Amino acid sequence: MEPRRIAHLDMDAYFASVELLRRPELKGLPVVIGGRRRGGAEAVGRLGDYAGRGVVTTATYEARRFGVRSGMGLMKAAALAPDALLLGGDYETYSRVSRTFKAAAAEVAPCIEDRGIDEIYLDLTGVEGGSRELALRLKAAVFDATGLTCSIGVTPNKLLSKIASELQKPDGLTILCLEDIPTRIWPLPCAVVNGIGPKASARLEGMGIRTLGELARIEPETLIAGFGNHYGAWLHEAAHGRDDRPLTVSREPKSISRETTFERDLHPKQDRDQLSRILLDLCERLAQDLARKGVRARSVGIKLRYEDFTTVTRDQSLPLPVTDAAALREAARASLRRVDLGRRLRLLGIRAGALVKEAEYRLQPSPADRAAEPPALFADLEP
DNA sequence: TCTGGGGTCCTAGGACCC
DNA sequence: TCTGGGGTCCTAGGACCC
Repeated sequence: MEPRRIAHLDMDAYFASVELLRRPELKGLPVVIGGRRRGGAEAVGRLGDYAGRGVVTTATYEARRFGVRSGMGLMKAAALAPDALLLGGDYETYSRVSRTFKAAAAEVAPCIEDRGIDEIYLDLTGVEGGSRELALRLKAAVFDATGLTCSIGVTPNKLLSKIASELQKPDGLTILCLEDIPTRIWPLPCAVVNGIGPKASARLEGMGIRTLGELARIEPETLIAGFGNHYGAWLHEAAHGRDDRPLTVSREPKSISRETTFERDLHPKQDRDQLSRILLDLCERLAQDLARKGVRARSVGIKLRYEDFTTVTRDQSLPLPVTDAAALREAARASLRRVDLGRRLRLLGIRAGALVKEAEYRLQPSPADRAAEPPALFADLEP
């Protein structure tokens, strides 16, 4: 059987690159996207003048030279690169451009898995043309449609392609086959694998395992003993570059949520009114999201983050699926009675889960929903 | 100088049922 | 007087990803 040909396409410094498209005069300068949008999309500030909460969403390669990274707190980034330019994000534009580049890529290879706003996998297996030729066509199609560059990896599976697309950023192209694993993959740190995060790589380092080559030499039994059946066995497969997951070309959302971090920490008692307004606002936005997606929620959850960054969640299943803001708030209130409200909060969130399609719910509760309702106690005793 | 917002999947314990 | 085993649903937390 012929090996698969899977491409991973990753846009270069995506949000920052979109901004440079409409502000070409900023090209070549250190630019950081992040924080709250202040004064509209046109607002450009000096990173060193920023005060407040927030993280770096994207940094241009010029800003990365100062050590600025995605996910880094803005205050820390400001200390590293005070003269970098700071822009608030314009997510509507990023979404629109995202749809444009995905449509352009689909013209070259139609089987696509969406991996968020700036990444896709493509299955090139049945597509006419060599891997390099197809990858170059993808890059040209994306550039013609958007003016943006991307980096592509082509290998026999998703796991390797994801790693490969990172190897020559920006504007990169890397094609690997299974024979390349010892020379190209094994020297890399374990954390390049999608699924090996900070915790797992720290534990691996504690075992003296830093590279994928070192991981590949460990007996699977050892990894299973240390990391559990599922994850341990997977670590072994990943280190050997084995991955037979198909592309997921469409999926239904499992949950929808809204959350917000406050400018300053708020106390549930002293700042009760402000928190109530914030909760109501989150519920209204979540209700709009549910309506837009045409779904109802059979479970509603809240999320609280305290000033010390500890996070708690409380979930509640509902007898009947809900959509409106009032019902969401009612469910949220019930859950709030089950958490500690004696400490300051930095974040409040609300989540809709166990989603039911509006069309399938119709006007009547389904038999399953009726069965879920508790039986009326003593109903038989009524006269 | 503390750490956004939107998701997915996994684990583990308890309730409940057969 | 002490009690099996399996399945499913619910809940909370945590790791991870973009």
